[in-house]
Amino acid sequence: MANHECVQLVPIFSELEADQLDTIEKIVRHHHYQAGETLFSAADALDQLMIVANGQVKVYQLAANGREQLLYLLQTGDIDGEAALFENQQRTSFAEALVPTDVCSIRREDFQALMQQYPSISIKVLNVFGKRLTQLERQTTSTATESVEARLANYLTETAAALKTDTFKLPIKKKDLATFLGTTPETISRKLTLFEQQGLITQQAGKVIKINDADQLLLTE
Amino acid sequence: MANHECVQLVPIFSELEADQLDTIEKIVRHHHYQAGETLFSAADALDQLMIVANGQVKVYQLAANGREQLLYLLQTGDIDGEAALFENQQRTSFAEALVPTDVCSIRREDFQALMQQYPSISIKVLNVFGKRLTQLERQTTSTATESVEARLANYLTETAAALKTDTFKLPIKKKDLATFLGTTPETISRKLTLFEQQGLITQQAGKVIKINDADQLLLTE
DNA sequence: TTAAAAACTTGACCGGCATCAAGAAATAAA
DNA sequence: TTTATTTCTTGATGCCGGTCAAGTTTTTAA
Repeated sequence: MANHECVQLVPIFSELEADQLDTIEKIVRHHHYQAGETLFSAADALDQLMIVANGQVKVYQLAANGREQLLYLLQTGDIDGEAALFENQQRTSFAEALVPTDVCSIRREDFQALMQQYPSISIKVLNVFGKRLTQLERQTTSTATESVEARLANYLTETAAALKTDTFKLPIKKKDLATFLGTTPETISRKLTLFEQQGLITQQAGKVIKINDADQLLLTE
Repeated sequence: MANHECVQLVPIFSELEADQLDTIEKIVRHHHYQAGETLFSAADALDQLMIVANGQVKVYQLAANGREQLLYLLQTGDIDGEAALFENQQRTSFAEALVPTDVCSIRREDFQALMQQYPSISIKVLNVFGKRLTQLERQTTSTATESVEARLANYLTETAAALKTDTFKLPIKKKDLATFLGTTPETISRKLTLFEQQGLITQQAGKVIKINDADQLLLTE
């Protein structure tokens, strides 16, 4: 089955040899989730490293008032669960498959043994942490200091830049995008309409968006 | 000089022997900053691990619109700069001493050599990352989904809990606290007055606050 | 101790955006 | 396909909290 090769999808194992990857494959567990299914909840013990072998997973938190905050959108090859692997913590987030998803997991002790054996893994994990920290710092600053309009404009230009195209389909539904940007679906609709009226974007059928003027979009305050 | 012992203040070196600490001391550089002085700016190259030997440092970002976001308040023994030590990135944050501060720094290549030599350091750094990620995830969720009132109430109860006392002095000025909580000094003043009118806290001279009803405070929406 | 500067408080105003509601569109199921 | 369900859009309304301003208190400097 294809997802048995999930280990080689993951950048943190990229410097290992084929036979070493085989060793890891043997300690990996495979799971399949349907769209909408919960992978883990905030109360769960945190003793697994999770690898998305195929699919899409949203990781989110719930605030005290019950509102949802989308933190990460995991794609094939992304990992999660490392954050607190090194402390005796509980999870603080929820994870839910957005589409049918294959996941591999490695138990905490197995992963720690791997890090002992292959020091390059630690370095890679530190890289992942660093990137994620940098991203979260930006997100915090952005939600706390910029308008919804500016955050949405940023999201659109960044997504276009990442995909290297000016026409793309929004990868998630507006409700999820809203919780990611710290706003509501209604406001996203309104702002997209506004951008279109300003000629900055064009909305096409099926959540497809074409960016007409990325420079001007970025000037949104 | 006392700050020559900064290395032993730092948890990431806590499992090393005395003679190993001596080795590290030799590669460490010492700096002193006055209150208000800038330690580094966002444009600076990121090639130093920074250790606060004595004092207090605020780490913040500037949004596109010029507004400030306080990310971390570093105390004696805290480190910073590791986030992107493992990628060839530039800094994205600014750091400024809030009081007269002694800082030790270790160059990137020296630190990486240390991690090679003493694997326990990598594990410790992973710990620091994990804690910081968890904290930032909470901060993002909080600023994006909860009211200013709730965020301030949380901050007060958490600070009290951390200091294990119900009467404490706000460690930073309101302007900085405002950028930390994603609000303004005026709103903080108003909300503190509100809490006092509700009997939840008592404000005393010199930014000293006494928490009268932490349970009720946490119920603030 | 006194003077100057910085930080804080309170008031008035108002705009951005959340909320509620109802209809339209798109997606999924039958 | 047709139907049912979910998602999206648009309008009306209200409030949280930001901004500007002026006075007060605290802190710093002389």
